[in-house]
Amino acid sequence: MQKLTTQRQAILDVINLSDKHWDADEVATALKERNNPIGIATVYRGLAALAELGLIESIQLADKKRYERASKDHHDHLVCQVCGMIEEFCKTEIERLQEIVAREHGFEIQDHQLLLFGICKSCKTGEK
Amino acid sequence: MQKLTTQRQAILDVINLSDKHWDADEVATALKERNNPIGIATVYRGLAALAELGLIESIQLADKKRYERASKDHHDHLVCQVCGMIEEFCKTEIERLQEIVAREHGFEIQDHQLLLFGICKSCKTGEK
DNA sequence: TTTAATATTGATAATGATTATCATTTGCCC
DNA sequence: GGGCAAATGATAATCATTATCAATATTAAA
Ligand SMILES: [Mn+2]
Ligand SMILES: [Mn+2]
Ligand SMILES: [Zn+2]
Ligand SMILES: [Zn+2]
Repeated sequence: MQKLTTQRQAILDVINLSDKHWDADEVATALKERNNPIGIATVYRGLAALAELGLIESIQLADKKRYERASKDHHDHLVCQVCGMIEEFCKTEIERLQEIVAREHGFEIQDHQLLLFGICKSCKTGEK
Repeated sequence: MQKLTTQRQAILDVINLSDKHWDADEVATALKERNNPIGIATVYRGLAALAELGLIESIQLADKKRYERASKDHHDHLVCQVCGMIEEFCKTEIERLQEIVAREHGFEIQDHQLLLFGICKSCKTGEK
């Protein structure tokens, strides 16, 4: 159903080369800098297709969607309200409790997103 | 700093009269039906002001922000991908674990949001 | 009270991320 | 080597939200 075209492969390569959480525009810019410009609409569609294929992961922030490598263990995110930094954490026990909640409600979980908003360590201490 | 004007009081009244999770447009429509139309920009500003004052709560969904009464215990949400229904749940243990995660990262939590996406009970069973 | 500073309102324009359109191109099956 | 379905890319459209700004309302001084 979803094909891994040349453009989509290029998008995937960009995302795989770092641990960043990319938005569509950042991906398009990175592609341009690699002398492989891809239309912004194609970037949006490519990101959606790659996520669909499970080759990348996405998180939905208030303003925009961000994508990251799928080759990491499942994790959730800490978002610094000061500098925008996105940190990651794993808490298996939380995941387990989510399943229990779902069972209690007769709800079938397909996906979830836990965001912790606040102030990161470096913004709280000496700054920078 | 934020004042509870007549308009904001009217917005608050609308939200307080049900357990719904309201978006700005729904609030504006409800106000119109109550023969108390309020400019949409004022509704947006009023909702932000009321949330700032802690008189209502908000959740950020992918497409839009929704507001609800603050006179409920803290809870998180189950969102049905089929019918859009939003259910609520409380899991103190999850909240506790979030604090532990934050401590481990030297992160100061100001807010958080946990969304479980999937299929609700009624959509899974008999439907309707 | 009058006056002045300040905040709010509401109509409307602007913003910004994302999606829709549509003509063109590409990749495949026969 | 043509036919088809999917993908591309330029661009227009969408839609929630914010910005603008003139008109009001509120409050604090004088
Ligand atoms: Mn991540
Ligand atoms: Mn709720
Ligand atoms: Zn920070
Ligand atoms: Zn449902």
